[in-house]
Amino acid sequence: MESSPSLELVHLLQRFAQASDRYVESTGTLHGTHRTDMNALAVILGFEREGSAPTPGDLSRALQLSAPATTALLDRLQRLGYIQRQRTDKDRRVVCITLTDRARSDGRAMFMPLGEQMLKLISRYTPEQIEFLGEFMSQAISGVDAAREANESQKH
Amino acid sequence: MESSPSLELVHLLQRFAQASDRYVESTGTLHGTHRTDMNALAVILGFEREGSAPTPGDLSRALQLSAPATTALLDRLQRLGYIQRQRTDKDRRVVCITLTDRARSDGRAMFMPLGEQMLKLISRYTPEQIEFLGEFMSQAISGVDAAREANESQKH
DNA sequence: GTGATATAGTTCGATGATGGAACTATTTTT
DNA sequence: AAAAATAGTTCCATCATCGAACTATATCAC
Repeated sequence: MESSPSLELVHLLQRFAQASDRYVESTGTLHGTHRTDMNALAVILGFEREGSAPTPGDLSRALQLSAPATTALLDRLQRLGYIQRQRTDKDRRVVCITLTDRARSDGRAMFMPLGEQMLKLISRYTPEQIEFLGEFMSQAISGVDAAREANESQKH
Repeated sequence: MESSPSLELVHLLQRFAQASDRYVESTGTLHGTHRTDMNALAVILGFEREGSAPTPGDLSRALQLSAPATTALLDRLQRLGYIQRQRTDKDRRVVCITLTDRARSDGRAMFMPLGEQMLKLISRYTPEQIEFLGEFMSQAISGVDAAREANESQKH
């Protein structure tokens, strides 16, 4: 049962995802927020970074949650004072989700240690290497999503 | 609000973890098994790859689950015909978890499309590059776990 | 060695995150 | 103008999860 370097890399990617799950689960417990709520914060922060605000539908897709579960999630986040919901004028069915300052600072506190650690690791690499790693991760993300979508469309 | 290549890489790593979560969630739904059960299968397969069999305690740590949740998880997997539990002779408090053939084939079916996709991506790289990427991912895993442990020990 | 303490796993009961079905309100299509 | 599609919510039932308490085994202290 020998393992090629390629297969080893596949397993390392999987182990990285598992370790990330552990981080979220553990940090969520320490902060008294649930896994899903933490992931939601991360996703909304990601949208903000791109300069946009997600809708419940965006969140539903990003977290693979049903519509009712997403509503419940947003209710929780709202009760925590983490988000505001705003009907859009363009299409009055749609709701836009924006973070409060408190959500940003709490979210930062949750993910900061992880980010710091990753930056520390990355700082040991050259700009060219960082560029290379970014290219790879970017394609890995596309690959994971492609594999999922292939599964989903196959089983109709 | 410009973003350095280093910070971008951090975000790509995070997005990779999120995409992996989506894959597990989606594939789990298609196969009628829950997220946690899928992750548990992946972890047990990982232990098998290393030539060992995990205990409930190992699983509990790997999945960040409480002891009762782990027992419930193992009950589910056993009811599905996916695992066997065996008390060890060395220490009779400990239980060893082994997969059935069915679990291996079902687990393979669940993760195969993802693995294939990743292998396809990796095949475009040279052995030296693959080695380099493996090094990086390995350290990233350590970094994530270190960040988590730092959080955990800080909040005692 | 024997009693005290720690460790591995389980059972029990309660909480709450989640999904399916049905609903409202808007927009788009025909 | 009617029909169909889309976005989000409410209601209800299920079940994964945790804390507390328990059993059994192993280790530690003296």
